[in-house]
Parts: sequence; structure tokens; C-alpha cells
Amino acid sequence: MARPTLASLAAELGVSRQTISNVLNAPARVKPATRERVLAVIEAAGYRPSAAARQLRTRRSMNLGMRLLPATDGINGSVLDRFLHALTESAQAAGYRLTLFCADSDDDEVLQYEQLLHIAGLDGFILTSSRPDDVRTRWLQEHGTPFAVFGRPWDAGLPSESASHAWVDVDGAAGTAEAVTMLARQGHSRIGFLGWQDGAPVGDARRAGWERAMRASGLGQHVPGLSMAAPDTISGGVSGGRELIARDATAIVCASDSLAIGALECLRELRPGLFAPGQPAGPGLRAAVVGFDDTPVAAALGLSSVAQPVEDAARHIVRLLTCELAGNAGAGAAPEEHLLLAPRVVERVPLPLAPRG
Amino acid sequence: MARPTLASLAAELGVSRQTISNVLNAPARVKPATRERVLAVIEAAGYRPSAAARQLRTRRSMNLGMRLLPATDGINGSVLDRFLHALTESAQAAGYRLTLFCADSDDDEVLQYEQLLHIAGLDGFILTSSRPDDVRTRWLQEHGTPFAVFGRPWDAGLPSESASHAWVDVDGAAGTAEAVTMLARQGHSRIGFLGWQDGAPVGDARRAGWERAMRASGLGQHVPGLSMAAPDTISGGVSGGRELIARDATAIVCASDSLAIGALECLRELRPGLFAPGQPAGPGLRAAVVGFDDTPVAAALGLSSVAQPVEDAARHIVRLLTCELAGNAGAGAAPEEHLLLAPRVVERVPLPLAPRG
DNA sequence: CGCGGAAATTTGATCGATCAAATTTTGATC
DNA sequence: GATCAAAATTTGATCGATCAAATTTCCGCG
Repeated sequence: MARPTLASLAAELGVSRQTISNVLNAPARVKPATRERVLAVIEAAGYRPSAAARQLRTRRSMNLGMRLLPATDGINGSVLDRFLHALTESAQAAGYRLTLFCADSDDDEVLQYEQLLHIAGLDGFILTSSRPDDVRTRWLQEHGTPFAVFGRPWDAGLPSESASHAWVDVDGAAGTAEAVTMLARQGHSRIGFLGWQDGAPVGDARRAGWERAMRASGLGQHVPGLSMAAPDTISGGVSGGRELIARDATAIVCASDSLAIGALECLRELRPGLFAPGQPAGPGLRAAVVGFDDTPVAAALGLSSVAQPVEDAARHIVRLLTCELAGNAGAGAAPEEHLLLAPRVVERVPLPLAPRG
Repeated sequence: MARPTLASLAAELGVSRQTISNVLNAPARVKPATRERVLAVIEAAGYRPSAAARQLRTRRSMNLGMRLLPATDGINGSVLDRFLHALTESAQAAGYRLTLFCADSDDDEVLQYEQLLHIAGLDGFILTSSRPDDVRTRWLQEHGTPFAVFGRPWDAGLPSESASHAWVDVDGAAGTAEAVTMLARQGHSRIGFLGWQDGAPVGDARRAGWERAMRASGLGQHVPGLSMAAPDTISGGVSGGRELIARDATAIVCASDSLAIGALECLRELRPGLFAPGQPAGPGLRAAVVGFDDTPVAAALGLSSVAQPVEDAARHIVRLLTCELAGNAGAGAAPEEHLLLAPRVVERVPLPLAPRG
């Protein structure tokens, strides 16, 4: 038996195509009795409307696009991983599909937009970052293409809230601040910060959160001496950690899990006494390192880390796009165009590695 | 100006739609002079054929589907990441797009197949694993849907080569065997194996490769005593590593990077002397751990690891699918239905963590 | 000059849905 | 039961491409 279509079902039921179409798209227009009868046959025949035919007429593909970035360092890639999964799930729940594509550069990405828009008729795009003076967002806006960005724009001077496009982001500063508060509550006072060397605003924000919370906790006097920067690698964490420990830090908040892994190693070697188990959270008794992104390695090592709520971010991005696509005609709550989510600190106890014998 | 279509271009050029269509799909049918003229206008107008319209007629969506597994199951983080990227890239190069979807279970996955086939008209699927007596592969075969699997089927007793569906996989045994050969060449003889506890065939194969190479290198006498199993976590690696070290292993081949990270930690603590730098590869001088999958953490820690050629695997999978979809009518080399790729060992020098002062 | 066949091009139908407008049915009211 | 508006349903056109078949153009050759 061939795949059922509106026409074949109409013949079987003795009604017109349009009635069946209405049952699915505007049930209120159809008399309840007919509706039931039609629905029963749709069910029995396993009818599914063809997206291609529908797209041809409605100019909606129910398809969103996202560029898959070239694998960066990968440890931090895990955040994108979770984001991608959550995005797929949210999109699916909203009746959209997600199409992936690759690009060599931002210019190439724009070229892909153009092709995917025309050929596949994608309804919108998700970007996983934006840069100052971004060619991509500019192109998308000029062409009236719906899109949303995971990551706020950091255009010099301008507050992100004034951005002319939709974005969702995680408040990194709030994350490091919460980490400091947590550590201070445990009795730490010499809490260091280990960040990145590049002057990127994301890293600056994480440092700023640490500083703010230090001052708020009355530990402002340590701020000048306990902030370090290193390359974003494990060995960068080792050397940065060594320096901070030399300055008597008992706890370190890091801008990434890579750095934190290195710093943890370092603490383990230089201050083994601080890892004595059995005395939970006594002041100064247990050294602590907090990473950022809560990657699987962090979890495996028992490293505390600031976890980004990427699932919430993905859900909101899908909501933004679907609302814009639906034309959201006066229908109640329009989702926030600019949303800053608070991360939370996942607290863990480091793996005991000391040899038994 | 509205988006150009075949009809609009035809009007502009004074030829018929079909001629333009032929220029793109069967250039040989069109007189060279006309072809050039048409191509010039296509270029100038930036014409792109609508995939939806084409799909409606040809019943090809040029779209492949893949389920995004929940984080833990199947191939994990970084390998999946690289595979997905390579797959997207290969598909794109072949003129296909990649659509992602989620599913709660295998049964749900089958349901998604059915919907995606009917609604979106996907042309084929990529699976990232298969199990004995797999409902998904059975369904796909029964419905004549093209698909290919990354990971060979391990049906009890039957050789994977007899499988009735296309697959590509990496020869794990060859990987661990090469690791052993490399270590033996460096002068190690007490080379241990640290594997998983579950009796899964993938893990068994990795162990088998170790054993085979041990015997081939004349180290068969160590096989009985130097094989361990532990849960696939870092702490599993620590405890397994401790035991192997207690049995005087100087090198350890692991079934995963998680295990290897743990084992490396352990070696570092229990045999710090074996990490003396400056004496490269003298027998017994440098302890060695080899992981599996070459994840970013491994790279960051300077851990040697067996790297899967996932890019090659993805490329072949796309080739398999596109050939089947193209109907491959007598056109030369049909790609191998069953392809086993050899991984390679990436050799690294562990990060020096010893404190300077 | 006209003929035949290949080459080049065009025409009409079709894929499967939705839109917009036309038509039929329903049901309340006098 | 006739009337009319509202409700329910149907009809015809359309989205933009390809297929299959028909038509026109081209060109060599008798």
C-alpha cells in the first residue's frame, strides 16, 4: 500500500482534502462528529503530512539551522555538546527539526546561511557566539532572518541589553561569585582566582565576579595579590596554581575546568595535608578548587565546578525563535529578548588518590 | 525583488523552465551556447533550486538523519563530537544535509524514523551503535530504508562480516596491539592491561589485542597475571592501576582514557622515580600508560592514547549512503559494505607535575 | 530543395499540501 | 415552512521543481 496522502484519505472517507487538512490545522472549523471520524482514519492509516508539500505552500520548513564549530580544545567543547543535545530536544518538542552545517569561517558561514535559506528554506538559525561587529548577525538582520545567539554580544562600551538581536547567556560573574561565597562560608579567606590571559570579556566577567564577591565577603584585601592569569590548558593551571599556592591561597576559583584540573593537581602535590579526608569543611582543613563548565572530567575527578544551565538556555532559544516564527500575534507572554541565566556551583569532594599502602 | 524561480528566470531569458532545469541536472542535453547564457543568468540572479519543490517531485530530500544519544550511552563525548563534525562535513560535501533528533529509547527511535521518513522524507539514517537483535536495524531493513552503522554488530557467534547491513568500525584490538608493540619496543616487558568489568565485546576485543601482541612479542608469560578489570571511571583506573603496579607492571594499556588517567595518577604517586625526565625511552626508565580514544583531556595531560580515525569512518559512512541512494548503477567502485579501520597510537610525554621548589 | 533523424527545446501533468473563495448545509427565528 | 446568517464543507488555484512526451530546430545528404 502506498503512503497515504490527503487525497487518498479523502477518497476513503468520502470528504474533501481540505476538510482533513482542517482537522489537523484548524480543528474548530470542522464539525466534531466529522473530526472524530477523520481522526480515526488518520490514525488507522498512519497518515503524516508531507513537510515538503507543506513547505512549498506555507514557506515554512519547520527546520532550524546551527553551525557545528570546528572542535576547539574539546574539554570546553562539552558545554556545546550538552547545548546541542538540549537544543535538539527542545526544537523537537516544538515541532521543529535541527539541521547542522559546517563552515570554515564567518564569511563562509554567511554563505551557508544564504544557501540553506534558499535551498532548504530553513526558518531560523542558532549562533553559539557573537563577536564585536559580527558579519553574521549583521547579514541575518539585514535579510530579516530570525536567529538567536547563545552568548551575549560584548560590543565595546554598550551594555549587552541594548543589543538589537535576541540572545541568551549565562552570567559567569554570578557563577564565580557564588563559588567565592561558598568557599568563604567554608572558612576559606585566601581565595585566589586563576583566569585566562586573553583579554576576552567572558574571562573578565568571571574575574569580576570573583572580585565582587571577595569584597562583599570582607576579603577585599586579598584581591590584589591573589589574581593570576595563565593559558587555558591543564599545564597553565599547574603553573598558575603553583604561583597562587606560593602566595598561600587555600582555595582557587578558576575560569575553566582545564585550569582547575591543573590547579588541583598542583595543590595535591604541594599541600597534601590539606586533603585529609574525614574532617569535612573545617576552616583551612580542606583545600578547594572550583572549575567552570562542569565538564565530565571535572565530575570524574571530583572537582567542584560552576555548571551552566545550558538546558534552560536551549529551551529559551527555541522559545524565542518559535515565537518569532509563529508571529506571536498578541499571544500573551513574549519571551525575553535578552536573558541572563544564573549558573550554580556543583560541589564535589576530590577523589582520594593517596596510595593506601 | 522576489526570490528567483525557474519560471522567473525562464521569462527573463526567453527560454522554458525545463531548459534551465536541464542546464543544472543534465547539461549534456542543452546546446553549449544556451547553457552558458543560462548559467550566466543563474549566477547573476543567485538562483538556488528549492529543495522542497524538488523533493516533492523526486522523492529525495537530500537529508540524512542521526539520533543524538543521551550523553552517557554509546560513543561518548569527544569521539561523538569529532564523528558528528566529520559526518556533517562529509555529508555537506556530498550535497546532503544532516538532521538531528532525540529519542528516549530504541523503540522511540524507531518511532522517530517512521515520522522523519514520512514527514521530512529523510533519505537515510546513521546509527552510532548496534546491539544484538537490534529492533532499529530490523525495522530499517524491513522498510527498505538506507542506513549505515558506526560500530560493527556483535551478534553472538556470527562474524561481523556476515552482517546484513552496512557498517564501519575501528579495530580496537589492532589499537591495543599496536600500543603493546610500541611499549615493547621501548623496552617494557611487564605491560599490563586495564579493561572494563562488563563483558561487552568492544572491551573484550581491546583486551584480546593486548594479549595477542603480548604473545607475539614473546611476553606471553605475563598475560595471566597482568590483566585487570575495573569500572570505567578515573577512580576505577586508580584502583586497577594500583593493583597492576603492585604486580610490578611498568606500563599499562587501558581500555579507555578515563581508566588511563586514573592509572597515570597512580603511577605518578607510587613510582615517581619512573617519571624522571631527560632520559627518553630508556628501558624501564619511564613508566607509560596508554589510553583509548585520544580525548582532549588525554592530550592535555600528555597521555598517550589510541586514536580512532573517526573522520575516515564518517567519510565512508557518507559514501555508503550516497552510493546506495544514487542507485550506483554499475558505476565503478562500490564502497565496502563492511569496513574495519585501524586506529593509531598517539604517543605523548606526560606533563611534568613535580613541584619545582 | 526536401527529407529523415538526431539534437534541442517546449508543453502539460504531477508531486502533496494550503490558501482564498465559493458552495452547501445547518439551525434558529418568525 | 420560508428566510437568513452562521457553520461546515468543497472547489480551484498555487507553491517550484521534475518527468514524460510532444514539438520544433538543426543539419547532413540524396
